[in-house]
Amino acid sequence: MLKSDKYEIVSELARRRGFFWPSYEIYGGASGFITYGPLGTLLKQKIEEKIRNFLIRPLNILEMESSIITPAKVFEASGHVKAFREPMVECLKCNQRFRADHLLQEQTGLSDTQTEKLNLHELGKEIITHRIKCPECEGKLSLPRYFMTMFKTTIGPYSKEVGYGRPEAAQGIFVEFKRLYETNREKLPLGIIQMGHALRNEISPRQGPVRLREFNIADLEFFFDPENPKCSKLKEITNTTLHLIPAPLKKKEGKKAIEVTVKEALQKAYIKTEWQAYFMVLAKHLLSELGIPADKQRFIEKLPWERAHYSAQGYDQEIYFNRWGWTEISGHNYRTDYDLRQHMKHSGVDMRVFKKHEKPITVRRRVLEPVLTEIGPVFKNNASKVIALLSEANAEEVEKSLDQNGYYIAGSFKILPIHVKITYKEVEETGRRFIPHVVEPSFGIDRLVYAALEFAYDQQKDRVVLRLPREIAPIQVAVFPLVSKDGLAEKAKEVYVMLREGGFMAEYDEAGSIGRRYARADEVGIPLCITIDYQTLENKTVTIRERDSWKQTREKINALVESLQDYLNCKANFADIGDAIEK
RNA sequence: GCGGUCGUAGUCUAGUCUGGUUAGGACACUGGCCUCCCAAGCCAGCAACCCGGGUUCAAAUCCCGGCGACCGCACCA
Repeated sequence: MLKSDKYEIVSELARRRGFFWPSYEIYGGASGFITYGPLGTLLKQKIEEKIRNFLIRPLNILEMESSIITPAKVFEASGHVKAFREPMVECLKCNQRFRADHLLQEQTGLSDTQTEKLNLHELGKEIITHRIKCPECEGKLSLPRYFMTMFKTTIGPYSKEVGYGRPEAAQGIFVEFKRLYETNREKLPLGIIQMGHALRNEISPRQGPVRLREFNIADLEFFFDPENPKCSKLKEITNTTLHLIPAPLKKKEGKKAIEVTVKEALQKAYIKTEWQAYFMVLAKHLLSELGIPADKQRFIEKLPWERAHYSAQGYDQEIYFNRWGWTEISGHNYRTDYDLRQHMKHSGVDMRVFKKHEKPITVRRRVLEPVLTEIGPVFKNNASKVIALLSEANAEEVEKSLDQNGYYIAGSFKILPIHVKITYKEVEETGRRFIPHVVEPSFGIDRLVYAALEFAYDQQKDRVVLRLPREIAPIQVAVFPLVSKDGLAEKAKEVYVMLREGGFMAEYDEAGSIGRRYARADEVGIPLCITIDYQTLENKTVTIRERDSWKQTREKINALVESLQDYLNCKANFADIGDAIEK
């Protein structure tokens, strides 16, 4: 019991009592995968339910599920195929590995954007011509090769079609955006959430449930009109405070979070969009509900070069873990219209939404008309893609390019002057078309599960009490006969069956002394224990014992279901149910 | 991937250096006895040398490889 490390203690408890453990142990284990046991599965479900209550209900957000295996095209479009790989070189002398592009930048002064353009072959050439050496031992370097952090597979037997395991659930939402938008009867703002597994082939997954190769993610994509970015719920949260470390502060030594109201954070542009601020507040509340105190939470802004390729502004929500210090638990990114625009470009499907003006307005403007009789024969199968691209193109830009270059590039297609007609037109505009912008809160569910356990872990007089908030406790109530004779066990089983049928996750235990059974129940965080004693046989009452206070109260059996419901849903305190027993 | 440390029941551990009885103990768990409210007691039981190869008459012990854990490097979009 003198272990210093909370992670070890909590993992040991998790393994012993069936919350989670490393997978495939009988075959020696496989790093980066965990198995949820019965209690862990329940806890995870309860946490997912909390996410639903907190994020979905207030805004009528829709939930969906898409597949994990995804055709390569999707991640080529989204930019992941390029961004999820790193060119690595290895020192042939000391075997250390480095990012090839970083070394090149450091030793030649080339810029980020310059090295980004280079492919593997070109990187290798540059390394040779600039005589790049190992920064540690000055040894010779190997040729660069890519380390791909997406799982790659083929789809179908004998097939050459490449698929990837999704590294985030978000793309499933973007890809299906049109249908989802129609399902929601074409209303904005629109929030879609997806919870499920995602895969990342981490180089060295450690830290148990905090860093996995297959993990559970909750991605919420919230689509809104960039010309109307007002958050309708802002009033409710404007005075809520957040612990923030905005980018400028982050660079300073001894960075420390500032506590600011949402109002101030928006005024000072620490947070760029109102909706993002709103979701950050929800995320803070969600974590508090899981038992994580406010002073162990903070939001830290990502510096431009730390951000994901799709992100215009990003905050990580972090939790202070006993072992690892500040650790990311959720990411809040302003993805702008990046993803929908990419999918529009690559698929040729128009991802724009149409919004009516209050009154139609008449404008005289340059109009571009694709000449279908010319485009059809030339582009054949791609014709509809070309037309979609042209309909989104700016007429003035196209005209300028045709004048200057004699052609215009739409996506990957070369448009010649005969393909389009550009005229002035009086157009009556009944509305406008635009690509919605997106803010995304994204939670690591496994980390939430672990965090709930770590913060619930407590010791009381040499024994473990898991102080899980009652709403997420996997087992809600335990039923014990005080002793297992004189008919008490039979009566206790009756009460147990009644509670299970009444919808509670209940457990029955008659093994060992009553104190031992209380201790066992405390260890897995059961909030209430019901004990059937001799008085029960006389007047049909039982004792209820509260995990956190060890106080007891007496309640009638026929009032039990209602009292327990009230307590477990936080509608009543322990003092409000039954008749307190004085000691 | 690299380097370092390590791997004995569910958990903690003795044994490993110096190869040699049936791998010992504690806690937990299961069954029984007992038990009128916080891990009491008694009896019985279940249960382990990470995997593979080598050396040897003999390997938990020595050697090699693999897997896993932890720490450091790198990585974490």
